[in-house]
Amino acid sequence: MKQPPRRVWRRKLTGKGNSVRLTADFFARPAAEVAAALIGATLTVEGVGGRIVETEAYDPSDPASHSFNGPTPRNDAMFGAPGTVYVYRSYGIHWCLNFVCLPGSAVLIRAIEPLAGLEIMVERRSLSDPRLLCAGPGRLCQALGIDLSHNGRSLFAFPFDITAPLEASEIAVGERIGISRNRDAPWRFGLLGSRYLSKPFRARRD
DNA sequence: CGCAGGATCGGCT
DNA sequence: GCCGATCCTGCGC
Repeated sequence: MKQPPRRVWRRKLTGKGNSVRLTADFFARPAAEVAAALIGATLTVEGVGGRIVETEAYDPSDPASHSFNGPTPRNDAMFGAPGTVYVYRSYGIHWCLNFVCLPGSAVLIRAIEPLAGLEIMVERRSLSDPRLLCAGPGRLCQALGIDLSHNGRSLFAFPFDITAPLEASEIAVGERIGISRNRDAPWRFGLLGSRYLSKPFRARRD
C-alpha cells in the first residue's frame, strides 16, 4: 500500500525536544491541509487529553459545512481568526470541538488516543475502556470537559495546549462520517493503524 | 454484530 | 415542523 507524499510543514520552533507548540500560522491554510497535519498532534485541556488520531475538514464552499450559508449566532466562531475554538451542540445532546483554519473553515476533532488525565476522563465518561473514552467527537468533548464555554476562545491559551511532533504521521484518508451532503469528499483523516478511531477506515485498493 | 429508536436543541425550509 | 458534523441502549440474528 503506497502512501501519498507527505509535505513537511515548517512549524515555529517554540517547543522542546522533538515536539513543537503549534501557532496561528499552522492553522492559516486550507482546512483539509490542516486536518491532515493535525494527525499525531497532542491536545490537552487543563492537562487532560492525548494524541489526535482522527479529524475532518469543513469549509465555506462545502454544503455539509455549518459555514456554508454564512455567519449565524451559532457558527460565528467559525469565522474567527485561525486557531479560534468553535464548539457546537450536536443533535441537541453532545458537544463537538473544532479549530478554525482560514476563516469560515475548520477542522472537527473526531478522535483522540487518551494519554493524559486518564482517571479524570474515566470519571467524566463513567466508562473505563480506553478505546471508547475519546472515540468520537461527542465522546472526546465529554472526556476533555469541552462545552459551550470554550466556544470562541483561542486554542493558544489556557486551558488549551497543542503540540505536534516534528515527524509527519502515516495518514489514512476517507469519506466523512454522519453527513448527508457532499459525502464523496475525502476530507476525513486518521492515524494509520490506530486503535482509537471512531470508525475504521475502509482499506484502499491500489 | 447490525439496526432502530430515543434524547434534545438551534437554525432553517 | 424538520433535520442534523452523535451516542447509548435494547432487540434480533
